[in-house]
Amino acid sequence: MTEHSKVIEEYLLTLYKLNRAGEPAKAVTLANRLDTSPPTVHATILRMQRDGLVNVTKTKELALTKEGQSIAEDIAYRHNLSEYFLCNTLGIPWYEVHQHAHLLEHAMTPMVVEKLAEFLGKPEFCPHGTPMPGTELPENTITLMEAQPGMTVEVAMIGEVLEDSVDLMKILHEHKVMPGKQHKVIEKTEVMRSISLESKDGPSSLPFHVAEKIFVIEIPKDKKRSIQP
Amino acid sequence: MTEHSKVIEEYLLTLYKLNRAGEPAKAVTLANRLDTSPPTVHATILRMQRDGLVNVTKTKELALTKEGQSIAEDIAYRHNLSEYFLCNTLGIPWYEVHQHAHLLEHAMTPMVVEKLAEFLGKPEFCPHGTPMPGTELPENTITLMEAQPGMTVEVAMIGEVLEDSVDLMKILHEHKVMPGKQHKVIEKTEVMRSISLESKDGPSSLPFHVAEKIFVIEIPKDKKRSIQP
DNA sequence: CATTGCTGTTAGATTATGCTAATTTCCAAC
DNA sequence: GTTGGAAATTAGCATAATCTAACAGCAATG
Repeated sequence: MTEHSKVIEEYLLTLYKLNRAGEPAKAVTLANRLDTSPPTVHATILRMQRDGLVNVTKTKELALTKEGQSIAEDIAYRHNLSEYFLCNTLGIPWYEVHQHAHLLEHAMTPMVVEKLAEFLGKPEFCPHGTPMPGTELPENTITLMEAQPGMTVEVAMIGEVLEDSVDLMKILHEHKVMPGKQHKVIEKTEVMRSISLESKDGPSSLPFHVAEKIFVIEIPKDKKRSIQP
Repeated sequence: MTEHSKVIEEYLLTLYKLNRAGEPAKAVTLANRLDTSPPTVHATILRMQRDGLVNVTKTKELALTKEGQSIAEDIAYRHNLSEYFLCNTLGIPWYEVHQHAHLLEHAMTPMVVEKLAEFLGKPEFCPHGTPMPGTELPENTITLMEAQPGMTVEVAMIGEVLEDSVDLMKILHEHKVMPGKQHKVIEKTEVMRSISLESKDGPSSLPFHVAEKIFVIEIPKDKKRSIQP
C-alpha cells in the first residue's frame, strides 16, 4: 500500500467505478471520464502497470490488480464517507457534495477515516445511495429504465456518472428524484426517449440516458409510501 | 486568488508561520522547515515571484505579497479549523492532529470551510492555542522562557514549530503542558539549559529551546486555578 | 477489398518538483 | 585584507503529468 499521487488515485477510482457500473474499462473511457488526452492516459497506464496497479488484457481492457483494487476501494470509501459527512453533518446539499468530496478523498489519513466513520456511525451508503465498498444494493434493484409504467418505485441510488453534472443533480433534487423518495412510473415515450414520473411533489420527466443511471426498487402497492411520507 | 499547488501552499504557509513567529524568512530556513534542497527552494521561489506571491528583498529576505499573505492566511485558517475539528469532533488527540490537518488543509473548498466553521461554532483558536488569522493572543502573553521562577502561568499556545515532532508533543501531553493548563515555574537551570515546572499533575522539565516556543500567561496568585481545576 | 473511423501509440515539448555537484557571493573573523 | 564558511545560484538530470500532431491497427461498412 505505497503512497500514490492524486492522479493515480483518480485513475484507480475511475476504473473501480467503471467496473462496478459494468462498463468496459478501456483507455478511451478513462480519457473521457478524466477529461485528459489519450496519450496522457496511455503514459499514466504504463506507469500504473509498472507499479503493479493494473493489468492490460489482450483486448486492451484495463483490469485492476489485487493491490489496485484494494486501494481503489479505499479511495471509494473515503469519497463516500466524505460525502456523507458533508451532507449530514455540515448540511451541504446532497447534489453538490460530490465535487467537495472529490478533493477530500485524497487527503484523509487512515486515522481520520477511522475516526470519521465512527463519528458518523459507520454509514453504509453515501447521500446518492451508492453503497460503500463491501455493501451491496438490495437484490431486487433495477434501473429506472427497466421499471414498467404503473409501477411505484423508490429511488435507491443515483448512478455515479450523473454526479459529475451539478446542473443535472440540481434538477433531480428539485423533482425529488433522490434516494428514499417514491415515484410512480407514468409512461416511457420512445419518441421523446424519456420516461415520465409522478410523485407527491409533482410530475417529472427524465431522458432515457439518465433513467438508465438511476437505480430503484419496486414498491408493492400495499406498502406505498408507508416509509417515506 | 488563482489555484495553487500543494507545494506552493506549503511554502506560503511556512512563510506565514515564520512571519508570525518573528523569525527571518530566508531561503535556507524554508529548505530546513520543508526538508527540501536549497536548489529546489530556489527554483520554487522564482516561480512564486513570477506569480506575484513573494518578493525578495536586497537582503534576500522573503516577503509575502498582498496576494501571498491573503492566500497564506486562508491556508492557515483551513489548517487550524481542521485541527479543531479533528480534535473536538472526531476525538483525535490534540498532539497528533497536526499531521492529519496537514493534508486536509489543501483539500477544502470555500464551501466546506464555511460550513465547517459554522458547524464548529467559529472557533478562534486551534487545539494548540494558535489563534486563527485575524485573532490575537492576549497582550500579556509571554514565552515560558520569560516566565520567572515562582510565577504560576497558564499555557496559551504551543508554538507551531513544535507541532512537527509528534514525540515531543506526546511528552508535552503527558505532562499536561497544553493550552488551558496551569503550571508553576520552579526554576530555570542555566547549566541544564532547562526549566522545571510543577502542576497538580506532577513536575516536568523542559529544555530552553522548547520553553522558548511555549506561550503562557501569568496568573495572579489570587486567581490560581480558578478556571482550570 | 478498400475506405472510414475509432483506438492506441509514438514523437516531441512543456511545466512543476525534486536532487547532487559545483560555483559564486558575501559577511565576518583573524 | 585574506580566509572560511554559510547562503545563494548555476548546471545538469530525472520523473510525473500534460498537451498536440502524426501515425498505426483493426474492424465494420459499403
